[in-house]
Amino acid sequence: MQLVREPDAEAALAFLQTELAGLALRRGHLVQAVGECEVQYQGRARSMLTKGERLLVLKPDGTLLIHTAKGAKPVNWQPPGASFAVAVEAGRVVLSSHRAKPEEIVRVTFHSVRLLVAVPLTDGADLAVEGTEDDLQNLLRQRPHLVEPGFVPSLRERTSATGRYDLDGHDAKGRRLVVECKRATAGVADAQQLWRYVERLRRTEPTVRGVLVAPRVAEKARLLLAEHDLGWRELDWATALPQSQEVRRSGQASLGRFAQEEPQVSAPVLQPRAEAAVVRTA
Amino acid sequence: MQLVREPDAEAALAFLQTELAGLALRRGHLVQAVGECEVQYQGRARSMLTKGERLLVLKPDGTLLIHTAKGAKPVNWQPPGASFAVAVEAGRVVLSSHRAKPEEIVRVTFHSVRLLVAVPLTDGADLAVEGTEDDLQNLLRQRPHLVEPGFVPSLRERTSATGRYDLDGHDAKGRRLVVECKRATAGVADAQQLWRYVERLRRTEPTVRGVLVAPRVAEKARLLLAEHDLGWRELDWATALPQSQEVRRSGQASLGRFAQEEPQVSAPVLQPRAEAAVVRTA
DNA sequence: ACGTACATGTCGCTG
DNA sequence: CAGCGACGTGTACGT
Repeated sequence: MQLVREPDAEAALAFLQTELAGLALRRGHLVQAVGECEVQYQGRARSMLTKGERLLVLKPDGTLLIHTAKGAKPVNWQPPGASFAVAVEAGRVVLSSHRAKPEEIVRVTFHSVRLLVAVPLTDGADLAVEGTEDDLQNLLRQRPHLVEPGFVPSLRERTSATGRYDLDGHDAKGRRLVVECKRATAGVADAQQLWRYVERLRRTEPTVRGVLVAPRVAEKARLLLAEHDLGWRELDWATALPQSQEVRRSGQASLGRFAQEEPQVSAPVLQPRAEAAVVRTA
Repeated sequence: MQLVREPDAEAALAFLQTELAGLALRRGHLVQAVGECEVQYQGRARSMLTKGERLLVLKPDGTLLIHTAKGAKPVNWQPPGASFAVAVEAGRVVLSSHRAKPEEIVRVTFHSVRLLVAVPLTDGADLAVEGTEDDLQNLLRQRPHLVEPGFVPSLRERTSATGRYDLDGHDAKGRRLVVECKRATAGVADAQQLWRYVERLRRTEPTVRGVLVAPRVAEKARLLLAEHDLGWRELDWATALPQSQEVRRSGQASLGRFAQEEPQVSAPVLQPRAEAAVVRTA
């Protein structure tokens, strides 16, 4: 781990040159810089950020992040795959990041550097998120009655030539039934996505039905669905998440995936701290 | 600026407690921690990240970011507005972050801490991005022939009761013309967005036309547009960006906004560095 | 607070 | 490589 406080331009240049080279070669150091800087960006769009104190993060994969004191999104950034260059121009350290496709450049000019850090960052394991749309899909495959009584989902994969819908099958009367599901509140755009699929299918098979399944369906979305003779179903599946996880594993196993490779971790229920210990920010 | 290397659990606790309190009160310190940790998340979804070396960033506004060595997106995070709490449990420093709405908790358990940093971060200025969809809209307002010859945009604001479209007006033959524009390649969803607006309007005014304007329109999007009697126009407006900026300022001025408050900065053209100086990462 | 649309979205997958 | 869809999307804006 390397640490430099308040380096001058030359020292900062030397540090960054060394670290960026090492970053490219050994691939495993995360480099940070805190200091007063301007940022220019040009690529898919264009921006200019005037002087201010910010945090820069450089990752071994070429990611560049520039964070201010506010917000989850970096004020400027470069996605993975970019290359770095560092130089001193007119007495100031300039770090530039270049991405080839699409052609994008981020240029950071430091007026002063407060801190430079380089630490090896070993990545633990991949993150498995539970509660995705995929989980909802598998839940509905296992418990089709949650869509509607008598629904029988087809076994074939969701991948289809034309459009691919989340789930399809047949209802109690043998009519084709297409299901679109959303992990959160469904809006107009989601309703229209279902409409698009169904509309196409109805040309050759006019009796095709469509149902939108989500924890909540917005009013406008309902209107659109009603207008086009589509249905919806509000399903609070969050309560069934632990069960859905069971479903997910067995569901994936039945799809021929490697269930034994699934990390069998399950996050315990988290509770907010007692008031006394909490530090409020907002 | 505060720096602590390799603190034990007690020292880390003391540091974080002090800094988080200061963070809440004075609002201006960015706190970082690098170390081996596990992360649990529960809220809109749920996840569990096993032990590994990561970078944590805490912002004065309650933002929490947890970054691994790869990718632009944090592996776990908390958006602005969350509150923090720190404690030692079973000899390990535990940092938890709580968000009220939606109810979300991130819990970070440190097995070891390599580095703690706290720096004041003064935010410079807001970022103005050039090349947004808004810029394209204003360009088209100024040069309506880019949509099609004879197009006369209406003056009224884009805000409409039912759906709000980017631009509307009348064509050379006096027919209502609705324009949807996209800053980048337009896909099926974008075509469908236009369709949604036009379809509603056509109920009362069957002659309404619709045009999708974008630098590129995907093949499937074109098909959908054609099927519903909608048009499209591919327009490489990136080349006209500097002009569009002129347009933007005057356009906004004419809309009654405060043009003098617009930062008149304009990003110079950036060029990639010479090969020799570049450090490749990919 | 909720819904809607944009984003330098990012990311993963499929053709 | 392009397109398409999901995301714990985040973020701003309008109702």
